Amino acid sequence: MSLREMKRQRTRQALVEAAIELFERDGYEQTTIADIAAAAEIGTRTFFGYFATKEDLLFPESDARVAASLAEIAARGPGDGPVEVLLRALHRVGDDSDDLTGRLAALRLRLIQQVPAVRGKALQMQVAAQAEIARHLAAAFPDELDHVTSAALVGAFVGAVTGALAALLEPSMPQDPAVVQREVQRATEVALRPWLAHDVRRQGSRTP
Amino acid sequence: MSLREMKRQRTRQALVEAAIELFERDGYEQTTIADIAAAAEIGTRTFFGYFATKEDLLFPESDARVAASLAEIAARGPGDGPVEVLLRALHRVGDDSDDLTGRLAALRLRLIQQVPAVRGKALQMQVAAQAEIARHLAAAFPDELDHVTSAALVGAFVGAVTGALAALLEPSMPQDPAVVQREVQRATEVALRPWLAHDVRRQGSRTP
DNA sequence: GACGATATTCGCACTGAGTGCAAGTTTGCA
DNA sequence: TGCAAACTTGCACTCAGTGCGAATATCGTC
Repeated sequence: MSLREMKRQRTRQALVEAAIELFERDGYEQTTIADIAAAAEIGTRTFFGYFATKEDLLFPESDARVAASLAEIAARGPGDGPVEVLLRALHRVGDDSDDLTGRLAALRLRLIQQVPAVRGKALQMQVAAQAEIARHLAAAFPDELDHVTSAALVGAFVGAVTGALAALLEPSMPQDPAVVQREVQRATEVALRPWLAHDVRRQGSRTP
Repeated sequence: MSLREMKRQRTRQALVEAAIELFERDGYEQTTIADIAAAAEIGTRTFFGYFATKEDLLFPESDARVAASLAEIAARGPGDGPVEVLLRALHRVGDDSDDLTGRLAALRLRLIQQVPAVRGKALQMQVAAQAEIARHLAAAFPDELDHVTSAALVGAFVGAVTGALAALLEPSMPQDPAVVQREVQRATEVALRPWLAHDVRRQGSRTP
C-alpha cells in the first residue's frame, strides 16, 4: 500500500473517530462539519474529499458488509436452498462484529431513531443492499428464483426482521440488550418458519 | 369551514400544483423553494408555514392514506383473521385512487428513484406507516398477535411488495404498467402464501 | 360594526451543508 | 531529478431551513 493510501486511510479514520467523539459529546445536529474537520486537523473543504455528506460518517464500512454478504452467497454449498443461503447472507450483513468496541454501532442505532437525516440514509443503504443481495441470490438459483421473486423474498425477510426490531426498540419497550437479541432471533424465526415449509419455486405466472 | 381554512387549503393546493409544474419542467434539484413560492404567489418565508421541507410537497396527503388504512383495520368483520385484514389495509394504503390525474403519483415515483432526498423521505414515511399499522393490527388481534410478531408480519408483507416493485421498476425492466401491476400482485401472493398456511399465533417464547 | 385575541404573512439576517474553481503542495514513478 | 497525477485548501457561492419581529388579516364577541 502506497504512502498516499496509508495517509488517506489514517485521515479517514481520524474523521470517523472525531465525529463519534463530537456526536456523543455535543449531539449530531449541534456538531458541524467544520467542527469535525477541525478536530481531525484538516480543512473544511477537504472533508468532502472523504465523505460526501455528514451522515456518511456513520456508515464508514458498509461496502465491506454487503460484500461479505454477497461472498456468503457465492460460497454456497451444493445442497443449499435459497432460503438457507439467504439467511446466512443476511446474518453476515447484520452481524455486528462491527467497528472498534461497537461504539459506532450503538451511536448509529441511537441516531437512526432520533435524527431523520440519519434514518433516511440508513434506510436507503438498506434498500440498496437488499437489491444487491436479491440480484445475486436470483443469479445463484436461476432455476428456483426469478428476479422479482428473489426481491420479494429478500424484502420479506429483511422487512420482518427490521419491523420486529423497530417494535422492540420503541421507547416504551424494555431495551435490555439481551432481550432485544432474543426477540430479534424470535422474529427472524417467525419470518422464516413459513418459508421453510414451502418451496419458493415460482408457480404459475411467467417471469417478465 | 372558516375563511381562513379555505384560503389555507387553496394556498396549499397552489403550492403543490406549482411544485409539480416546476419539478416536471425544470427538474427537482433545479427548482428552488423560492421558485415554488413565487409561482404560488406567496413569500419564500411563508412556504415553511405550509410544508416543512421541499420533499414534503410530494407527499401532501399521506396522513389520509394511513388513516384510511387504519380505518380498514377497525372495520374488520368478526370472521376475519389478521392476514386478511392486513391485506385489505395495505391495499388501502397503496391504493392510487390518488391525486388529480395521478400526475403527482407518477412524478413522485420517478423522483423516488432518482433523487436521494426524496427516496429517503418516502422510506421514512413508509416505515412510520408500517409501525402505525402494526400497532393497530396487534391491538385488533390481541389473542393472535403480540406487538413484535405484528411488526414482523407487516414488515414481511410490505418488504415483499416493495422489493418486488423495486425489482420491477429497475431501468432494465419492461415498465409496462399492466405487467407491473400483475407482477406486484404475484409478489404479494408470494409473500402471503406461506403465512396463510400457518397460523400466526405466537409459539413458544413470551411477549416482553 | 367596532374590538381585542389569535393566526398568518413576510422581510431580514443568520447558520450550515454542499459545490466549483483555481492555486499551491505532496506523492508516485520513470 | 523532474514531471504528472493526486491531494489540500481557501474563497466565493447557492440553497435549505430557522428565529425574530412588525404588519396584516381573520375570528368571535359585545
